Amino acid sequence: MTKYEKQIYDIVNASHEHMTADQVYGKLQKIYPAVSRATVYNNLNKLCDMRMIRRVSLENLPDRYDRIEKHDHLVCQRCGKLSDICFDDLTQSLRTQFGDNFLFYDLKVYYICPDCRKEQSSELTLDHTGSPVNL
Amino acid sequence: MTKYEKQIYDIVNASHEHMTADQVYGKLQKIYPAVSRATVYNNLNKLCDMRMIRRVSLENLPDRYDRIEKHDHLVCQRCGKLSDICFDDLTQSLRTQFGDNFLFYDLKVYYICPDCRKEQSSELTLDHTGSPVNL
DNA sequence: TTTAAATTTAGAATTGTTATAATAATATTA
DNA sequence: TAATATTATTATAACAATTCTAAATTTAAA
Repeated sequence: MTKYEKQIYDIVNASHEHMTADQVYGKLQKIYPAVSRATVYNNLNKLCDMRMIRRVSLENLPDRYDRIEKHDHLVCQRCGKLSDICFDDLTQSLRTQFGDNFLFYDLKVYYICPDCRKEQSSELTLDHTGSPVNL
Repeated sequence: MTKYEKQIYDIVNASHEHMTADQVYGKLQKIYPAVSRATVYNNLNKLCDMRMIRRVSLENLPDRYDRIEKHDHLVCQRCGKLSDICFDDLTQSLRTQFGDNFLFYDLKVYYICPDCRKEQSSELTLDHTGSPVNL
């Protein structure tokens, strides 16, 4: 394990904030100011391949990286904010249904986060053309 | 509803193949050869905003578009192939846990599809650098 | 040590998507 | 119906995230 690989692994695991590649790059720069972006992507990919970290992809947003420990995600439909939740483990049930082919699953629960709920009462949510949308 | 909007809606709904914007564009061109890519994106976004179709985002792959009817997805970890499945409906349970804040959920079950399983017995799975990976 | 292998770098290239501004089509009003 | 406003479409530029490339550097092996 190279120093970058180790450091990136630690950064992703230390923060429960589901960091983007760019945010990881930012943190890594504080330790190794000369590090290149490519190194961040290379190592994030490597760590994902090795199943040491986990990639979380969200619609229209850059990928995020997360510790591997099993947990589910709560996603705000309005601002995209991500939080961890632990819902019932479906593994047993899925394994029964899909047998050995089953690898793992990804459960995302969409909601409106408290902050967005507040704003919503005054402001309207706008769609991609700027027209109001009913949630 | 414009002719394009209607046609795109029909294309997405007719196929259970989870088409990319590009594939929708391809199909639409057969009917309206002069159509522009922007029209496809505009209308796909519009239909998503209106909740008439659903966007499915997958790691490292272009977004796909799908009929809205509730169902889950089986994703091949190796080739990314997507198929529909119907797992137990978690809505009740999630609503109990998250109350009115809950909107909807997205469940992806990762596995190795039959085709990839075959290849795997001979060939090795390669990671992003071309090195073999243990699944 | 010389050689080979792996890692990092900087920046160009690629991909999927969105923004823009002009044009065309459609709807609304007088 | 003509004049006007609204909306949709087009072509293309811009963009952001990520990957690719080829050279340089580091690490490991012989």
